[in-house]
Amino acid sequence: MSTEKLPTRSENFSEWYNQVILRAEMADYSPVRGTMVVRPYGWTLWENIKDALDRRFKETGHVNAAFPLFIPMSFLEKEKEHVEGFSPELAVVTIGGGEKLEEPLVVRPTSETIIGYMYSKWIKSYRDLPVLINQWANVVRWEMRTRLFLRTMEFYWQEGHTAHATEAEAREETLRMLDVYTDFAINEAAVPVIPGRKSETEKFAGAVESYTIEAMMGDTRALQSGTSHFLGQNFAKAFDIQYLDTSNTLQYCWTTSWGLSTRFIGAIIMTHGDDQGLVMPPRLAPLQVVIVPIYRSDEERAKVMPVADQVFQALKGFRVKLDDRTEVTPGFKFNDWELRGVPLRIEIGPRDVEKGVVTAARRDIPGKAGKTALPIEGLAAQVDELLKTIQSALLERATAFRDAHISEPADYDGLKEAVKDGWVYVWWCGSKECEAKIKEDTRATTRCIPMNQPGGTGRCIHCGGEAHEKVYIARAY
RNA sequence: CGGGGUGUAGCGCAGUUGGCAGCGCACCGCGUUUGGGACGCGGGGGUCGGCGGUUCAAGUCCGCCCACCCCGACCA
Repeated sequence: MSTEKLPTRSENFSEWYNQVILRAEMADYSPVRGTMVVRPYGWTLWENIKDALDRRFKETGHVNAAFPLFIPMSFLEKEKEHVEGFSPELAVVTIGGGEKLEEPLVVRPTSETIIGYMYSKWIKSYRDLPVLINQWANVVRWEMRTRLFLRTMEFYWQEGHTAHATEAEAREETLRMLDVYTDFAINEAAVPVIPGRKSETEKFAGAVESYTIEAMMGDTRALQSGTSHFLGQNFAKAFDIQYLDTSNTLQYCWTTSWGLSTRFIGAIIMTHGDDQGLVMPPRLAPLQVVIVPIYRSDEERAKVMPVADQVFQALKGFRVKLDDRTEVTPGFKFNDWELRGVPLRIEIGPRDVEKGVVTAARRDIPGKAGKTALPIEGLAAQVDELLKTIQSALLERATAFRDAHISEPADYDGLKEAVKDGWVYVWWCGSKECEAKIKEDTRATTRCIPMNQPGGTGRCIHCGGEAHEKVYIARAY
């Protein structure tokens, strides 16, 4: 690890972001441009994200399966909008075993097509529905500009694919999974997100409606952090996913898909991180507690270490580590674990041992202000309490930051000014022209039309025409 | 693809007029240290991005190529 100070977020946010990932050993660049290695510390965070989501998927009746990486090129071409949307970013295999292939194979950029093909084989009757399958997988999109976690050519995600008998049921599923993502983001990651519908131009290639959870990063830019799509009968028609209903009539299914990727790790980093480094939400943190013993002499060491061990044993119910390295000083360890964002640090020195306490240092409150002495007696319960406090403090802080950077400008000039450093929440007539002009003028895009609408009508922020919905507009990643 | 930049030890860099390839950090060993990024001594580590040319001699000069980074049009 480098001993140099991180760049601060205010002086260079994107450099801060890169540095913090590399130094905290979340990920590293790999030899192929645009791809990354997710290192154990980053992957553990992903595993915790997976567990929290997977539990929710199971609770809502879904099962996991695995579909192949390779997809026949012709499959992509079956859905017109889908292929148009994805063809510029496809990786295609044309040679296998030294022979030119009869038909090129696409490395999946997403799996609607191959899953649609399989569903058409499996679904015969209304009795087979609904089909509620999720897969945890990697996908490949040939991106031009890449960033660690936010946009890499290969990334890891989950993609849920469901098929239903009725439109209402499929729409309900789409929104249910949007709720699952919202609940996960807020209650597990402490990332306050705004659920909403994507505009026509921003929606998924092949979807009827796309929904998103949008989060505000520490530089006020927006990050699409998860998506849920109502696919209508588009893929059902392209892949002949049909069933016989109760009156023996052949019907097309209604399908959905929904995904959340390793990009979410970027959301956690950029939502909670500070100038010392990462700040992990306790519920997802790879390490929740780190214990740092402090001693000067062998005698002190002999007094401190048994207590440190005892505390370590007492906290086994948490994701805990005893940092007993002898080659670095406690001061170094403090900085090291702060960089890695461990929510709670427990310092144990001779003075603490003397008094039968440990010193707990909260990651979310730097320096002396975040330190308190905790009696060793009943420590686990207090640690549990502190971690919960930190979890909710992170959510509160991020929510306050977000709300402080959302404004409702009265006119178009006000919008142009406001999107330089925040989001705007404004009436929009819904026209592509207004949306395009705003993007051209400001580089900001419509992020989502939130589910919670104020009701009534207003005047479009751009053209002044009648508007029925309000929209968030912001510069986005 | 357009514009700008950089390639020398794992990382960050220096290398003058062409003349023994260096510094800091990291790494290894020994000792002293340890409540907010310790220090001393000793050590290991190089196809100077690649190919070609000029020259007695090229990291340095010339040509071509390659890779990566940053800024713009597409994207979870």
